[in-house]
Amino acid sequence: MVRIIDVAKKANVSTATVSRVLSKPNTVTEETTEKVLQVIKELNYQPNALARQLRTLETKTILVIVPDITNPFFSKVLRGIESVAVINGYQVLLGDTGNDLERENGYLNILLQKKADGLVLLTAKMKSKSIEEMALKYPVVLACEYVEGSAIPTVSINNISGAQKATEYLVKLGHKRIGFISGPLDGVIGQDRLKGFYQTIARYNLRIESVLVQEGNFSYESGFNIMNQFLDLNHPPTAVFAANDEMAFGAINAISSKGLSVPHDISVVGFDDIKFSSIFKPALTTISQPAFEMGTMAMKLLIKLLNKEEIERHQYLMEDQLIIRDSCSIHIS
Amino acid sequence: MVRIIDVAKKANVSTATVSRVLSKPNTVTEETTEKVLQVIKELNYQPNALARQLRTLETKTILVIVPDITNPFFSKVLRGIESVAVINGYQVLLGDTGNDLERENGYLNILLQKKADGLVLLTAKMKSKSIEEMALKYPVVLACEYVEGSAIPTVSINNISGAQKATEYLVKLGHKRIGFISGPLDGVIGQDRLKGFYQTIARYNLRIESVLVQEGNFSYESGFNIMNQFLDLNHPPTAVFAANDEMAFGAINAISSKGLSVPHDISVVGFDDIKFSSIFKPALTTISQPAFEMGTMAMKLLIKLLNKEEIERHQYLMEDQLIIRDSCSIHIS
DNA sequence: AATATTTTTGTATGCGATTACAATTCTGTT
DNA sequence: AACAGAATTGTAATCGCATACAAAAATATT
Repeated sequence: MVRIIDVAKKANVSTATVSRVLSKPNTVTEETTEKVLQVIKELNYQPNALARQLRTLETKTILVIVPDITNPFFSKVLRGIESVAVINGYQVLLGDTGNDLERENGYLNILLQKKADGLVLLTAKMKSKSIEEMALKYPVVLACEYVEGSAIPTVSINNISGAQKATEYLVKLGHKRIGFISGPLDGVIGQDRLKGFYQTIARYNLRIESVLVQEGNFSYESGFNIMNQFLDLNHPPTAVFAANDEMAFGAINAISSKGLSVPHDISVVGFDDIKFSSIFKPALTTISQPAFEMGTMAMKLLIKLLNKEEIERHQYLMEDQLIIRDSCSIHIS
Repeated sequence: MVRIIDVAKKANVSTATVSRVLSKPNTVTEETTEKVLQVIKELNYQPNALARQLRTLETKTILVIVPDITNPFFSKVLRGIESVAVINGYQVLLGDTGNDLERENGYLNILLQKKADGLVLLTAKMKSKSIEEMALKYPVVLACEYVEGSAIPTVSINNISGAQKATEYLVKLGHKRIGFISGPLDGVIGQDRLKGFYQTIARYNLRIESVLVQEGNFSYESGFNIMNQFLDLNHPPTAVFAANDEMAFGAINAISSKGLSVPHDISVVGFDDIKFSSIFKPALTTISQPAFEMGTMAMKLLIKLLNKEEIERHQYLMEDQLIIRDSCSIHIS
């Protein structure tokens, strides 16, 4: 391994000047700069990042904790994060928790051990207290999820109003019996989308029986199964709002496997607008989240935090949008 | 920050002992071990990974270079990698190249700078010479892609025989005019699948006009567009083999947007068997790759390499499988 | 030409851990 | 009780770089 001292010797300068050539070039004469660069090239010198990190106490890497990298929504957010990370010279360490709380906590050690300078959390299953603690010591930003009452910088959409939009759309199409397939209710996202649904139902003075609101887990299968339960009811819903797209696909396939058609017999709307939503037949009407932009925004915030810059607001709400496609139709009672 | 010397002082031992309690517990008396652990707990001591890494010259992190994390196939492979990485105490640094050669090369610096101990490459766009060079200096394993004539450990499927299987299936269904939507032909995967297609065509003495073989880029859009070209032909194909599932979706949607039906009018088969293939309507007949297992296998190999264990074979071929679903039907000429 | 000032370079320390090697304590044997 | 050998602990060097401070060289000022 070639070290800085090897370069220094061969170039007949001190290690300090070599170091300066690399990090503060304008403090060294052009002449010596050239000489040093020449030697660096000859010896194929690569500074050892570990040594630098130990000295400077920064790693130029950030940790991203994701619930499931396989989920297209999260992978898109991650891509957004990564894209601005590299531009700013940061690398991303990936922590996929598989929705497992323990692994989520385990990854926090990476920060404590100084292997990363900051953290982007795409999930927040862990105790809000321990998140707050981390945020006190290290730059942390939340994306997608948020922590109730916390001052940690957060970028997300307003899931409540998003769900309202979707529900309202169904109501205005004339639907009165609307089923809701929720996400896991131990997370704020699942809770908020449910909240938005209920609020809209209340606002239009509809009454929804409790059997029409069921908790899924954001998987295709849970959407499929819950929709089958709905279909077995004496009075199945005429429309269904699924709290994410994958469950919506499950619902639609459940409906068509019973010989019914979407949107003719039953309308379905999803949430997220993953790429497959426009590919699926019928193309899915859904609430679109700017996943990539949420990632870039989150990373930009984190960089400000890392640079000890001031952050103006704490909550960054991104724009969501109802994307009307082919999975809903008017209901005439 | 609490350092090892802080706990050493408070526990009235030397830093060496503290270090030993942490890494070689059986060389320290139970008594002092307890005392030290007690202090560690009290002070909430976390060893600084950077310092350790500098000393031991290993980082316990590996780099994974992916062409596109957003692609469900790759994200599943990545998940496989990560799952065995964490079990073995490794963390994964993510390099998403966005199919960009430069970024791919850029990520290699991470290894040279000693920020990672090894590398898993899910893409191999870069010059095979520079890959070989890396593999000489560091543990490297290739997954999915491979480098012609290289001795670098590789896990993949046999893309040629996979493509043969798919093509043969169509031939046996009676199809004689089969279109092929290839992947990018600057990569071995694209080339091999094309090869498998041609070989099968030759074996069954079919003649395929060159217009029926078009190069796509693995995206939905390219599948859609190429299929539209096929449909504009005087004699469109009666079956189409797309070199991955996303292009197959594109092809199917192009077909149905012209009022034709899959599989009734035209049969389509894909490649990969991503999750949506079974959700899509019609459910896609495709070649299934064991993505997760390819990831775990690759990481297991890398760990052997990292431990300087001997690796028996260099090429690990995983089993692919034709999954027959609803997108193909018999053709009677 | 002598001095003050600025620019450039060098010396030497420390970042926080691991680990040879040395020193000490403990154990068992006679 | 004296000693050898094993088990335990301590001392201090080291990993490769950055940087505070000191020294030297170059430039400006009188």
